[in-house]
Amino acid sequence: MHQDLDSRIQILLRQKNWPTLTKIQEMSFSSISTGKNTLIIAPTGYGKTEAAILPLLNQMIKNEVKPVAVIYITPLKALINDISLRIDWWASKLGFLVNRKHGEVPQKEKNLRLKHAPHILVTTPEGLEIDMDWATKFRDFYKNVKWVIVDEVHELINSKRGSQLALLLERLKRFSGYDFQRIGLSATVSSEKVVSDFLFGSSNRERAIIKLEGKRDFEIKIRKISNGSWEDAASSLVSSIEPPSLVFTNSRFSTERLHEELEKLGQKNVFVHHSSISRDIKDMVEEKLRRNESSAVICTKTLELGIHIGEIKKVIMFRPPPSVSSFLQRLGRSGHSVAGTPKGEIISMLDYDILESLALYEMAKHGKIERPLVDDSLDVVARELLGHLLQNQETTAEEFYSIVKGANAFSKVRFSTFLQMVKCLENNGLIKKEGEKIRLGPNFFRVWRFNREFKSIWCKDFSEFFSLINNNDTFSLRFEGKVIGEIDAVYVYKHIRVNDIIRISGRLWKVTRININKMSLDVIPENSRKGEIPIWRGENISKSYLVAKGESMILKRGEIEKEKEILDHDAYSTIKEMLQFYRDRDLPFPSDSTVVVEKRDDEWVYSTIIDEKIANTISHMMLYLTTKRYTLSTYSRASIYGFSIKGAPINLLEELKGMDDEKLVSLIKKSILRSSLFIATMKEIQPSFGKLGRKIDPNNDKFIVAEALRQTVRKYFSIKGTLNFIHKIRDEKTTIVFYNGETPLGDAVLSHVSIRPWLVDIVESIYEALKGGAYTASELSEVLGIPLKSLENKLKQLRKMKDKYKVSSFIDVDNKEVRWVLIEDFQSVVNSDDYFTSFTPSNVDETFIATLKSAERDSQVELIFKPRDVIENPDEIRRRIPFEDIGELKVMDMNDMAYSTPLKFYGISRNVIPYILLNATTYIQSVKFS
DNA sequence: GACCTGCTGCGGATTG
Repeated sequence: MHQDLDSRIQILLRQKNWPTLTKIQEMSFSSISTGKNTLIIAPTGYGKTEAAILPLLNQMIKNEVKPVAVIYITPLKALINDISLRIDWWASKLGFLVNRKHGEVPQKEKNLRLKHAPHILVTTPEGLEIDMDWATKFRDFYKNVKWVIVDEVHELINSKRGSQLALLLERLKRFSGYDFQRIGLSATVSSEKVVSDFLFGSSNRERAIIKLEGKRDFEIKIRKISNGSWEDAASSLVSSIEPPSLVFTNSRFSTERLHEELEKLGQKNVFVHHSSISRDIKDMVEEKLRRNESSAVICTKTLELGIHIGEIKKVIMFRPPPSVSSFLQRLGRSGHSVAGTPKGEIISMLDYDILESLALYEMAKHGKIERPLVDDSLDVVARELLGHLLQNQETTAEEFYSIVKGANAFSKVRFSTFLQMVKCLENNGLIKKEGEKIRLGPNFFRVWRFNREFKSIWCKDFSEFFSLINNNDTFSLRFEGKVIGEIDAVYVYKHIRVNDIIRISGRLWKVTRININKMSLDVIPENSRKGEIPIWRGENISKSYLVAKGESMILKRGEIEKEKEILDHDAYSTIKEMLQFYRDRDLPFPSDSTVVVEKRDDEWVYSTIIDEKIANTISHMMLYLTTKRYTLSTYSRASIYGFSIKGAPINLLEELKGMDDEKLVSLIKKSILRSSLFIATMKEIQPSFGKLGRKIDPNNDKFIVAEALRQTVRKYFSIKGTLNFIHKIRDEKTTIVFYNGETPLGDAVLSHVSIRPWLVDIVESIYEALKGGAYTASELSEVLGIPLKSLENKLKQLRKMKDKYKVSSFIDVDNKEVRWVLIEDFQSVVNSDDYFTSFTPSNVDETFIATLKSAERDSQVELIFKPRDVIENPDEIRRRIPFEDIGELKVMDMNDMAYSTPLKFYGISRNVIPYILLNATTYIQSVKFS
């Protein structure tokens, strides 16, 4: 028993039947009691909450405190409920009030806190945001804050939620005028310094890191399902389960699918837990676990962290988790008591699952874990500036910048960059400047609206202002106006194009139109399966660089004898055979310094073991080059097993090898700007800068584009890594081997989903292809590799454009074909040797009648003219048309009106009307005389 | 059908 503990707490410890404090509680006591900022690192279930709260209660007894003395931040609502009860057990007996705040706390309970302000408030980062920005009354209690505890720091540090919280703490410090003590609770992390810098920010207090030493041991077994079917997977699970077990999968779908098969096998007391399951049922399942009434729960990441779920006997991972930290977190859900050894099993479905499992094992055994990547997104800064203005009505750039710099996450943001951001917010009306003062602008409440019913792309619900979690946008699929399903927006951007056939709600559908602004896909029923594209098939959650590193190590070593004991017979022999495949053919094993190249039909496959971000970068570069030069009907792939490109006639890796760095970097940037990942990031950050629903103007919105590019690169690409990879090839430190056949790791590359060129490419490519000439749709279709029908549709759309992409068609009289031309090139085509005969009527004195309809208004005009009039005075013809854009033009022969059908043209600008009239008359006469 | 997380305060009127 700690001698510094107040006697009343000692009594409570006895009541709780705790003979001693746990080791971690003992270790952190003095550091916290002496006012140091303290980071406590220990796995879940070691009493970290009490380690932080007991010394604080002890202080609170000794020194008088006013509410709110302690803010306890934790990322999950379920944890808030759990923790506030746990804290209340102690606090209520010592005369302190505890209150919780999150979106689902009943209004009644929330209202209490104004009358009886709590000494300890438990909430989420968003809850703190709301109070700081919007709780005009309650906020005053925050002036008394002495301590802030941040739970599950490891969960927050990599995300926008984390940097949001870091800024909030700096704002709180400024508001309260007191350097409150910060206490962080975290699971094992790779860099304690990064985590503590992140959390402690501008605080001047001494700092301490309290870590439970000694790596926890674990037991792991890697198994392989014999034939890879779901039935097989389920029966394999049956033999693995030791009640109660947790079965982690990587998708909700797998969770349900396994459950279904287990039920068929007559398994009782098996439950499912994932984000699409209602809170009530999830509560019930968790309760069953605690009461030891379930034999197994099949779950996704939802049960990776969170409330206490009782003693788990064994953790089974159905297919390997994507990272070492996730692996350890899942494993740590078993053997919870301090003495217990976590016991786990990974079930492999595909051959490379075994390799991944081995890599996770190796990395974890060596104490390796992913390094945190602290978020520094400027949309977070923008959001906090707006929150700060809600709170204070006004600020200055200098004042808020000094708050931003206090947060370690943003310590590298330059003042000039910050000012650009301020300018951007001002341009979009979210803020306005009056001299040096910054205030909220006229658009703020237009963007964030109070009316819940009023939904549109032009505004967001006010409640969303407080959260930086990106809602997963979805596209709705519509058939005859009715919604028949939903698809994740990112998936649409990345993989779905017009004319694709997809399967949803048990039927096949063909996509006829993609409407980006309305976020909808028009579809029609389809019977043929030809070209069906998979939706979410294949595991594409991005894999950690440590998995690649581990695999590379294993493959370089080329043997797995040391790991034999953790592999079951099938898993062991599968890897043995895989290695033997390469040996038999005198091929090196793919690794971080070996690339095996093979050609599968017209797809180049490069297998190597590589950081996924590098693979993604190269794959996007190849996609860019291929669409630019060869064909739009192409795709690429990227994974830790390498990359591939379809439809390139030459080996593009050779070409990349020959480029200098400057050219490479510029190519990388262009490729990323064209990627769907960039589009998705733009969509995510636009609201924070007040740019909703409006078209992005690359000149005016430079700041947003640059920021989106920066964030996209950080998250999905690697410029430095890619340059290194290419240098190593150039310097022959990486071996490249060609193989005429199919390799196992080539198969691994091909089993990952394809990345397709983004839509904007089509418009750009048509422009590039048309430039300076006139072509028929089928010629263009062949050159661009776009199906004729979709190309024609696209050309018809382009007729209506107003910018440089506007096209027009005319009749090639000699060949009786329709040719397409850019409006900007029209005149030069008319005057060219190739086509002037199409604009030269044989009889210039014949009379014609033209009917023109406006493209915009309900207005039309008739012209009676002779070709001679047009040739001699084209401006007079133009003058007689009272509108700029002509939607439809009909031309008829005055002498032959009863018999001929009018010749029609669409989407023409007034400027080129004289040429079209000449073309029409030339054609009519040529038909008449032939 | 790739994963997870969160989301208006205050006060006044009305009702039992």
